[in-house]
Amino acid sequence: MNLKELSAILGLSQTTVSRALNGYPEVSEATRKRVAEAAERHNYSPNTRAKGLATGRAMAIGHVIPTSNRHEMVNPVFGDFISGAGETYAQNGYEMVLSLVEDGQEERTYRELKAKGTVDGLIVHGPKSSDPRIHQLHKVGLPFVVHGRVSAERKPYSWLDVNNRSAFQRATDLLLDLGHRRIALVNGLEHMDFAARRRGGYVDALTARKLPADPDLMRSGEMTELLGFDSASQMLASPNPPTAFLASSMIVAIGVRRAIHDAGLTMGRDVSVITHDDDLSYLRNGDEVPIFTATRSSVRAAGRVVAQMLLDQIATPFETPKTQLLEAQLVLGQSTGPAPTSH
Amino acid sequence: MNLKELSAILGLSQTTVSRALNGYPEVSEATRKRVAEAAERHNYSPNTRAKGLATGRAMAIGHVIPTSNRHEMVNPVFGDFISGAGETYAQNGYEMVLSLVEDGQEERTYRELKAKGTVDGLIVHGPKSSDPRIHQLHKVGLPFVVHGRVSAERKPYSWLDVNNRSAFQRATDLLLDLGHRRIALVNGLEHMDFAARRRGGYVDALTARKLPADPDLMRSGEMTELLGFDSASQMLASPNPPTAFLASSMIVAIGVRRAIHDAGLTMGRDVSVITHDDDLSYLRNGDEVPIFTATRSSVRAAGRVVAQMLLDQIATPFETPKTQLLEAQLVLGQSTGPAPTSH
DNA sequence: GAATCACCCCAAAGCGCTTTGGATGGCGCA
DNA sequence: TGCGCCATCCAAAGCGCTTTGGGGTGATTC
Repeated sequence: MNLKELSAILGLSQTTVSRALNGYPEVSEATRKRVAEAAERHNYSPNTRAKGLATGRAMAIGHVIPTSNRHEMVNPVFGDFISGAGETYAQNGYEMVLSLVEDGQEERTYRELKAKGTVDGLIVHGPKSSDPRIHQLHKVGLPFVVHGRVSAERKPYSWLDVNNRSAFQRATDLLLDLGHRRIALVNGLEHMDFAARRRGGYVDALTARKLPADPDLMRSGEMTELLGFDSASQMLASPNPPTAFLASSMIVAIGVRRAIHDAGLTMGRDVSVITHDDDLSYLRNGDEVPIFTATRSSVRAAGRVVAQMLLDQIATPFETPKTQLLEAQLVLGQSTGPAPTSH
Repeated sequence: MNLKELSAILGLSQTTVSRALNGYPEVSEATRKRVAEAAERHNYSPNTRAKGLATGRAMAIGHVIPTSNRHEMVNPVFGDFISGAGETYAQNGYEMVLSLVEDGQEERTYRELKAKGTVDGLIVHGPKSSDPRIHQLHKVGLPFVVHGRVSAERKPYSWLDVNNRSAFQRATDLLLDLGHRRIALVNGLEHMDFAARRRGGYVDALTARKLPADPDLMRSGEMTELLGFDSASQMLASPNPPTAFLASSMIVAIGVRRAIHDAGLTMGRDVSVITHDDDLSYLRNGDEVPIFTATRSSVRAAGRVVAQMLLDQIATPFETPKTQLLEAQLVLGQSTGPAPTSH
């Protein structure tokens, strides 16, 4: 069923039918209703491509996901993020298109997405502290919003980020308040902007109390269970082991917990753990009382908001870029306690 | 830059340029090369919508993800699956479009995707034992491939599935061979086809040895860490606790492990655990030696193959549906050992 | 009774591409 | 010389929609 057929059935012109369906005022309420009903009955939906061609809008948003030949990406957070974003898109009649792109090929992809008119804008995932993509997108001229930030970027751009620095600073402070002095950080890859900021918050908190940041207590890597396990195992086996860990994600924290158990220690009593918790739907941090004390910020909610920011930007193209900084909650769970008195 | 402009620059007709770029034989190699170079230089890419309009093909595949208002879905497996599928799409010049749809609204979505011409086909995720979607898609007339199977479906359709029954049967057999007699199953929601099949394999293995399937040793629910933890905690606290667990996913197994530790027991010695392992990129089951003994099957690889099956089906529409059953590997890890002799 | 005005509606152009159905010219061959 | 035949290219139609630039009709105003 297409417009031509539908208008033939109704005995109206294509113009009128189109206007009726798109809510233009030049058509009487009576006919509008008649048209709407007929459309429903014959379940007519306007062809997206034809509509797009005519209007110049794709009604689609791109998510370009870099995939190193290493398996890193499509990280666990991604599912929840797009699920949040997807809600927003659905409400606004947008489609979501995903492109997996080999590392370094982003610019070419942006250019093509623009030239082919596949999307009206896109979301930038996983920004690094210094990230060429911002510049590339400005050059190509596609609207975009970054989930996260790029510290090194000077020009204004739209972003939404969690206040990672403050979150990790507060978490570190809590551990310090509990009497811990040897606090380890198991961080994500530190060329990632969020990881660099977290480290910043951690170091700041230590420095504020005139404590040195011991390199032996800092690890960073891809945020896997094994990273948590290996890092914590090694540190716990060292002559001067930490009494507390900061973990960069639930999965890492789970690895840390395993290491603690394997070392014959008890989490929350012998060793404290605080993790960042993205509030993933399939990896809840306990029920009422959290398992892990955590800096919590829902990545799904972030997805919803980032998507809305982008749609707004597309609707009003010449506004100055908007930014939004979310504070993480520091929620107390069962994984933290006072530093054990030395034995 | 569009076709018209490009052909004007080249002093050729749009026809010729189009043909040159699409590899038609009616154009000399010399001009083809000249055209290709000009296209590259002015980085011209044909507008997808216009091309789609003209050819009737969307060059896009849909992934329709049901989202209950409960937060279940966008399960952890999804990221890896689409990352696999995305590889295949990219290689073949297809886009991937995601639609989040409220439970029960699928048929309407299918109809719209078809009418709007958004996609050329789609992947069905998370099939239930009896699932109306197969019928709906047949009715709507969109090519599709199911990741999983629908036991109740009589008509032929394309699918790719892991042999869940055999996998869980073999896993149960292994535990039985190790002397375990009280074996628990922490399963996914059993209206899901894969979960029903796994239960089938588990029960079969017990029955084959004339052992009863004790309802007290079977749980099912959304596959979270908490499900594993709660189920295992309760069972371990019972007067006649299990000595082994089958878990439906790594995340569940991690919860089981936590319960075992909390009960003061040691996994692999006091209590054995076998889990299904989807080989997720961010949740590796150990390095060389797996942490958990597992039935392993890469969901990313599945994504690649499912996508290819769909593209093939779109290319040759009137073939009979193809199906593919993958056997999971049973890999030995550190979480299984002989049943403890009763004390 | 003519002029004016809403109100509804329409024909046709145009979005950027593919594809049909020729045109054109050069070459070999009898 | 004249014919047929490739090889190469082109003009124009058409994909399904929106939107511009008009009408026509009946009611209202003077």
